[in-house]
Amino acid sequence: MAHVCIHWFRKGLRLHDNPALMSALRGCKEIYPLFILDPCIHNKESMGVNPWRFLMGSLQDLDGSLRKLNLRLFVVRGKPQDILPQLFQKWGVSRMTYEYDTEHYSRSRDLKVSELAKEHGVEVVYKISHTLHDVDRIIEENNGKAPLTYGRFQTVLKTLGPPKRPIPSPTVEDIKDVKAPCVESHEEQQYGLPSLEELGHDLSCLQEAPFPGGEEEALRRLEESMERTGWVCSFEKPQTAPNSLSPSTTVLSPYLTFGCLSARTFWWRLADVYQGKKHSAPPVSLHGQLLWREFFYTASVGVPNFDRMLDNPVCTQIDWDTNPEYLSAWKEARTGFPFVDAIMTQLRQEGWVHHLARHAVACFLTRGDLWISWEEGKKVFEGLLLDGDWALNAGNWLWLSASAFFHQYFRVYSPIAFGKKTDKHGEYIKKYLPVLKKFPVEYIYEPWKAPLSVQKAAGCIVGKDYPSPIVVHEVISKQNIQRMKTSYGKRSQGVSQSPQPTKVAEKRKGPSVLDMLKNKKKKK
DNA sequence: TATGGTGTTGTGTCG
DNA sequence: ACGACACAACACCAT
Repeated sequence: MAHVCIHWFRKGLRLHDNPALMSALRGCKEIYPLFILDPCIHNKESMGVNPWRFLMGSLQDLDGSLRKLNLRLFVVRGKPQDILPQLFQKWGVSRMTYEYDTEHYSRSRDLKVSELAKEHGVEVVYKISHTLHDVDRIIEENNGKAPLTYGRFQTVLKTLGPPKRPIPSPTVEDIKDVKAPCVESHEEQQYGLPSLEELGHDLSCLQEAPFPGGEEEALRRLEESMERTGWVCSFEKPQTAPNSLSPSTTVLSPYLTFGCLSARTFWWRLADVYQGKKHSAPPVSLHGQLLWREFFYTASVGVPNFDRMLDNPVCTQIDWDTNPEYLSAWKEARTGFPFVDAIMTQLRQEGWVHHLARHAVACFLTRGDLWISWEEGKKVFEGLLLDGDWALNAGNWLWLSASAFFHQYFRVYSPIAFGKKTDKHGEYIKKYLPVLKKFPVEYIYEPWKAPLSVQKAAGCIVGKDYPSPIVVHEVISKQNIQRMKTSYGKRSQGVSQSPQPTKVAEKRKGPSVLDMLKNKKKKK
């Protein structure tokens, strides 16, 4: 029996390495490639103009690639649990496929939708292809808990072997028996692509996108990076500059977030480049970066309430301040610290900043200077970043605020010194904060220290044309280290008093490969 | 159960 | 230019 099938695109906005799409095409007589604009995700508040534009571009590219196969993308608007049952009926659907998504929201949504599909006699098939591995298996192999250190994570990964090889894109041959429905009245039936204006963003401040969305651009960008074999083999993340004028890293993260690029395609492409050459290794290598992604994905699945402080068993409980003035100043790039403000400006304009730049501003907002909860910072990043991946964003905020994973809270980034290491002359600051363009080099990181005559000559008076610093970093950061110490003190008391997390972790049935290795060692 | 080594990416100072 | 060290001392993991 041939199927009428919906392939539901959510992430995974690509044709290459898309096993769910492939299984949609198998034994299929009619296919509806579908994207749902979900008001819970795609709204003005949680999605800023840049990520929205990236999504638009990705959908456009996807539709273009589908057209080459004589198919079209169907875009509909509404809650999936309302929309899908209607479509099941309207189109006479017998099968639905999608890529597995580990995010909390997605999992509960998919659970609901699967129930509805069952009621409508629709078979649901999903495949894992957003992550390198099945993260539930990683947790299982680690006795039901997510590894909390990278080292431990790597040990567990070794028992799983390399990720699966990516599969190729479907070809005309793969769809020769598949009928493309409703091609003619596509726009009239309101299945057309959304417009940039649809969310009601202000588009006037929009510059040309430095990182346009889409699978084609993702694969082009991948190849562009992989051509530099020497650079790829010697890549060490901590050695790359956060404030270079053009990115010092691949900027493939947005394409991974939306699934325009398959992580497994990237991983195996790197393995090709490494082949037979001396190369850097995790955690600092490019392979290592993909493993960090996997690490946080795993943690986000294994840790309850991963994206908040309360009832999060791995998160240090800290008495963060509520300070709307400080928060706005940080968000709107008016802290008075040029390095911080330049980063926040680039973030707003381009939707991407270097990982270490994120460190600097995240540390500044939380434990370093402003003592504002990492959850606030997380929300701001989510709206602005093209690669605002739920798991990675929450995980890195936990890390930077020394709430989980990272605990050396006395290592505080200086908003003055850190940037100087890789940009002595403050070129980066001058690019993103043109108001400071004429400031002499010796004051570019600390304009408030310049004598008034110098400020006048530079055409920029601190406190008038550019804000005065909102805190005295040298003083506040020392106080905050003490506050961290207090929070950590309470933490170690709390752990011994309160029982383990209420949720009982699912343990694997037999001994894990790790257990067996352990036993083997013991016998020796 | 105790203990010592380690941790992707700090700063500032000294030599 | 670069390494060593103090800062003050954490959590996690292997043994």
